[in-house]
Amino acid sequence: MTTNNFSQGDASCPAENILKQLSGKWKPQIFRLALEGPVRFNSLLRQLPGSNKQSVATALKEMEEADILVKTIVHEKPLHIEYTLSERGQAMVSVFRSMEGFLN
Amino acid sequence: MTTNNFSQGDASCPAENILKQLSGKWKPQIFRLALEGPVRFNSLLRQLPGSNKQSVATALKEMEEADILVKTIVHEKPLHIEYTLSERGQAMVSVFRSMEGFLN
DNA sequence: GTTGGTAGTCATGTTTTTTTGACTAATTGA
DNA sequence: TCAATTAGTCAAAAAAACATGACTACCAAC
Repeated sequence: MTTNNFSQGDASCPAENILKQLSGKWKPQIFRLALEGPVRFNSLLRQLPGSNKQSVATALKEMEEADILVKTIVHEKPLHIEYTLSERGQAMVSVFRSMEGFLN
Repeated sequence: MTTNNFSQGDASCPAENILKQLSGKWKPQIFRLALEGPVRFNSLLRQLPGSNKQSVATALKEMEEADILVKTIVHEKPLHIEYTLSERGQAMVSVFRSMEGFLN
């Protein structure tokens, strides 16, 4: 059974849902960094100057709920948590690429 | 001389600018309606239940500043104003289309 | 000259988002 | 046991976005 359950509001406009899932402070940057490999909470805080725990935590949680990122507990030396792009997240790369033509 | 001057914040992330230009309440819907033809202020207010003058006015102004819509005064019977998708706006259709795969 | 349609602006208030700073809790190394 | 690193939570304040209602200004018809 592969029932998915990720909704984030239900606008009549399909684009609106995706826009909501991707916008919000720090989300695009987090997505971008996740593109290069798994990201971690404290590391993100250091890589995103001006960010803060609360906002990053919220962004990560919402992106996880929207099935963009997958949260994994890594049972290794300094036991930690990794966020990786989900399949859906990977597919969203095309959305980002379609935006890159528009320099302004 | 074709000097363009549309900036809306300057994030390092190119996608972030576009996201800012497209998100915000009513903007996706206005874009969608503009896709079918020129749109007008009062007509938008009627077509977007729950909207209000202020928000629609702001959305139109920002979308104009972002060179998504073009404002035109139509010197006709009941002298009015039309907002049409600019070339840049038309090109952005691809961004919207790339989002349509993601039903949730 | 008053009504009705066009397209707004302005000041204010409410609601949502984002930031700040303190605090928690588990694990690891000295 | 103490200190540091991990990854957060929580309450409150500040900032940004959005909504409300009154008001403006232009044009045309009556």
